[in-house]
Amino acid sequence: MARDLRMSRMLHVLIHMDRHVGRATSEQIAQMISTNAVVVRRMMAGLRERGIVSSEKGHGGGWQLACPLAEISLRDVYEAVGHPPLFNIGPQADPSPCLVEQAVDARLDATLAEAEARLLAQFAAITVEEVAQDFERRFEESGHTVPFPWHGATGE
Amino acid sequence: MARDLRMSRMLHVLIHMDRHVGRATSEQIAQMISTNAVVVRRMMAGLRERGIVSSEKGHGGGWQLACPLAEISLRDVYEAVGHPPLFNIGPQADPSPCLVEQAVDARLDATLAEAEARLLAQFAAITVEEVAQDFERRFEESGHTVPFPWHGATGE
DNA sequence: AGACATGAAACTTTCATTGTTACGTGAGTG
DNA sequence: CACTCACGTAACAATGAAAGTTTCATGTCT
Repeated sequence: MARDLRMSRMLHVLIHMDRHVGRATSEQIAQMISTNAVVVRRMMAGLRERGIVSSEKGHGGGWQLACPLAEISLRDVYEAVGHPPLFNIGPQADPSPCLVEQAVDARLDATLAEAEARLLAQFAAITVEEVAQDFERRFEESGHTVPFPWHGATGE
Repeated sequence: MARDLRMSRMLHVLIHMDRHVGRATSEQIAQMISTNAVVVRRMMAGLRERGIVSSEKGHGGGWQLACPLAEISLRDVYEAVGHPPLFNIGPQADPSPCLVEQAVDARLDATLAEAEARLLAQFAAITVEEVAQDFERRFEESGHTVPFPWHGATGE
């Protein structure tokens, strides 16, 4: 697998839950994003800890949104999935005794840290509700083709 | 391996070549950055294509800087090592038929593309010479401890 | 009691980078 | 000319992180 997909997948799920399915089991969510129920639980656990969703066991249980999409930022979701490393490039983690390498690493780290701060600020400024509205715009413009083509969808 | 180290390692090498060793073989460079000569050739090949270094075969051959550090930007080095993906997060590569996922992916891609453009502009604004001067500052401040502690260094 | 659904641990699979081995080619030396 | 040095390149192995999978425990509703 190339990139960390958790943030993207969780955004996808949150919007479906708000707009289409309401409560959903891990199994149903797994079908939405073409994966396994255990993978879904792993990712959703982080969202639950942050109060974004809640879960209930047993018959009729499953996952449910715990707050409006307008109150969830992309940054919240990023943090909730475990704030994975943003960058694929950079110096090695452990410090070197070589002063040249120290200078290179410090410059690179500083530049990446600045870029990371700006990107996280961008994420903080975008709510999941905005992205949901992006979807609705696309839905209108597409002439109302079926917008969520997974099998056995509750909402269609 | 976690992150792509090529850019960091090549910067390290370029500064050593300019300040300390002049010409160096792949084997010597490999010792500087604690790796294998073949790995060095793989990375240096990209720099040679961009005119940053030149190589010569045979007896007395090796690698040599082909232009002053002041004329090489961090972006040049980034491109030279094959412009690896900058980010570790993001949507999956192949497009989805789901309009929700399309909206999420588009937002994420746009945000990341903007961050990428800014970061590359930052890289373009920093020359390797500047980083070399960072090193020299560290060298002065450290009271002239040995700055490049690899074994069998030509310059020490 | 039985079915359903989350919680969590352990293991496997997959993919990209890095590391390694092996062989070919060109350049200088004796 | 034979030899050594050093790059050029292909092929393969090792490594590490995310994702996928299996399995069992716990809780809840009928």
